Amino acid sequence: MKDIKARTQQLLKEKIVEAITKAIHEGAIPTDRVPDFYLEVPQDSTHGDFAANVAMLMARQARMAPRKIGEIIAANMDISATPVEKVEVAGPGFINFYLKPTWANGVILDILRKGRDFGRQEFGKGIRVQVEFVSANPTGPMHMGNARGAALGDALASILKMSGYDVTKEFYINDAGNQIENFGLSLEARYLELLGREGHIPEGGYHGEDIKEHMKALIEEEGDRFLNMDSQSRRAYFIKYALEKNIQRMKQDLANFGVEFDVWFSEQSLHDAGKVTDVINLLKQKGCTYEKDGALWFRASDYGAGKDEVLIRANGLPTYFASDIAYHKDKFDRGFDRVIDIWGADHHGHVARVKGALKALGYDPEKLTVILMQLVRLYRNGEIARMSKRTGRAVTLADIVEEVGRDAARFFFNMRSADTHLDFDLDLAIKTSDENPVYYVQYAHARICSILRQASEQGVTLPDIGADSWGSMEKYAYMLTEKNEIELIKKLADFPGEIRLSAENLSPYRITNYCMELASIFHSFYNSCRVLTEDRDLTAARLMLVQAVQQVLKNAFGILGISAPERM
RNA sequence: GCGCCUAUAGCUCAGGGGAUAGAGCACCGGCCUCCGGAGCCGGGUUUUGCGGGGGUUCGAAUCCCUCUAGGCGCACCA
Repeated sequence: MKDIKARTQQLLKEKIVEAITKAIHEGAIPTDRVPDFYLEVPQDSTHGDFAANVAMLMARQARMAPRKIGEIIAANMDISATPVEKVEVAGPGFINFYLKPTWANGVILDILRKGRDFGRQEFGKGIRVQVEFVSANPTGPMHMGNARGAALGDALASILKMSGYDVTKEFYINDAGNQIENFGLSLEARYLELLGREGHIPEGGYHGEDIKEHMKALIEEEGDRFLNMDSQSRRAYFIKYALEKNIQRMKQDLANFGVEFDVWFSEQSLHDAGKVTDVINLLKQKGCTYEKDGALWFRASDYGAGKDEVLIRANGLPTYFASDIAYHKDKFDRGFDRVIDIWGADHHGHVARVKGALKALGYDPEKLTVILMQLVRLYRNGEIARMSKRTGRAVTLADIVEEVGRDAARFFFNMRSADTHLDFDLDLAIKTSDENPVYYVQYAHARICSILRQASEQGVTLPDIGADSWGSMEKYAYMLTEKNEIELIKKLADFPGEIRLSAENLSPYRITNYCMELASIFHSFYNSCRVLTEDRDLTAARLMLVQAVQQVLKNAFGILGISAPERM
């Protein structure tokens, strides 16, 4: 069932269409069709609860002044079975609807009844979506970009789940290719050095301490037995050893960040199953490859990309691009109706060619959406910070969780749209004051918990919200008529719509903003309306309201992956 | 040179073709004998705060073209 706001909107739209149809039939408006129009909440509340732009859209075809059309529509409207109190035509021709102030109050009961399911949508039902994110290089720790991706991807997946989609969260492990070769060579070099031999880290290799630590641990466990082994075999062993630990570590760091994946998908497994070779052969068969300079190329420029791309290098090894085609083909072969990838903006050049390859293979590239995230800049003491306070190395995902905490990190990463650079103020994130938005929203929740504790201590009992007592419950909801109460209730009624918009636009930051707005309205309400009063019925009504606020905050926090503290 | 992203208040950013373009922070001034002051209320902060210029539209911060500025790409790396 739709939520109160969407139901009301739909009802009013139907009434408008009825009115227009009637007017056309009577010859009052010289046109023959009703255009697509919207019915929205105006920015300025003095313009009513909903406004329709239909009269302006009809003006041209009907050769009539929009205001006049609006008047005719308004006059023909049957509002008897609606919560409409007053209809006005204003401005350039908007039809403004003023509803009974308590029109949305029923939402309180709706929230209390649905609980954690309030906000859930049906429109994604039966659609399988894969969200692939983080997919960090397993050769080292996860960086800031991975952290943003983790927060964004996880919240997005939650939003899509709330919207009814069947969602799978996937992490693609780049455990094949050149960087793994370099990883192995770097490990080998450190191993040799640690045992007093000469080691040499190749160009493009890994110089980090973690490489050394892996080999130290290995030497402790297995000693120098690899010194006599041939280089290729021992490197294969080192790679397997260190990758396993790195992946385990990533899982742990992500778990500490509150992010769990359904599938960890290995790039190497595609090679092992022959899927990379298969997809290359398929492209060959379709005639969209050619050989040049000893390499095999894909005619990406025929499929919308800027230039052609190499599939197999002159040394006979497939490129990352080739395995990525196989990977994306595999995603669709697994039956996903829609695939969403979250990549760093520095990979944007890759988008057109992967889509081009999918097109060449006969898949619909529109089913793949790539969200490109812009860079994260960390600030500490008002200056750009590159290094971790603790380690002195580049700030990792684990560092940020340690420094500012999971809640602040996840909230901050989801405060901005993906396509804007994100400035992350480390000082602000740990401030326990009103400047810090994450404390502000969590405080609203804690404050409600405190009220509810007080109520319980005072022995105030709430009416039973059981379904059978529905009729008697309603009176409480409609007792709330103060300005702050009405505003708060309307905000609660917005929540399902916010979920829908966030899903449609793939924009978790909307939920973050919603939290701040809801918290703000709640704090205002708190300061102007006492919840626990001598009036038993009013107390009950307000207790239900704050419980509803608590529930919606909880649901929103759940999406963002932040905790809902009962005390702070 | 080509491609992607960005340009809105002092700062960081919202804004689904609509009415007088908003929020947070900063700054200034107020508010607890009362459910948590980690809160609330008020003030836009010297004429028009949507980078400049064209265009489409009844209507443009929003769509199109173009210019400028910044970020990021343009490997037989991933």
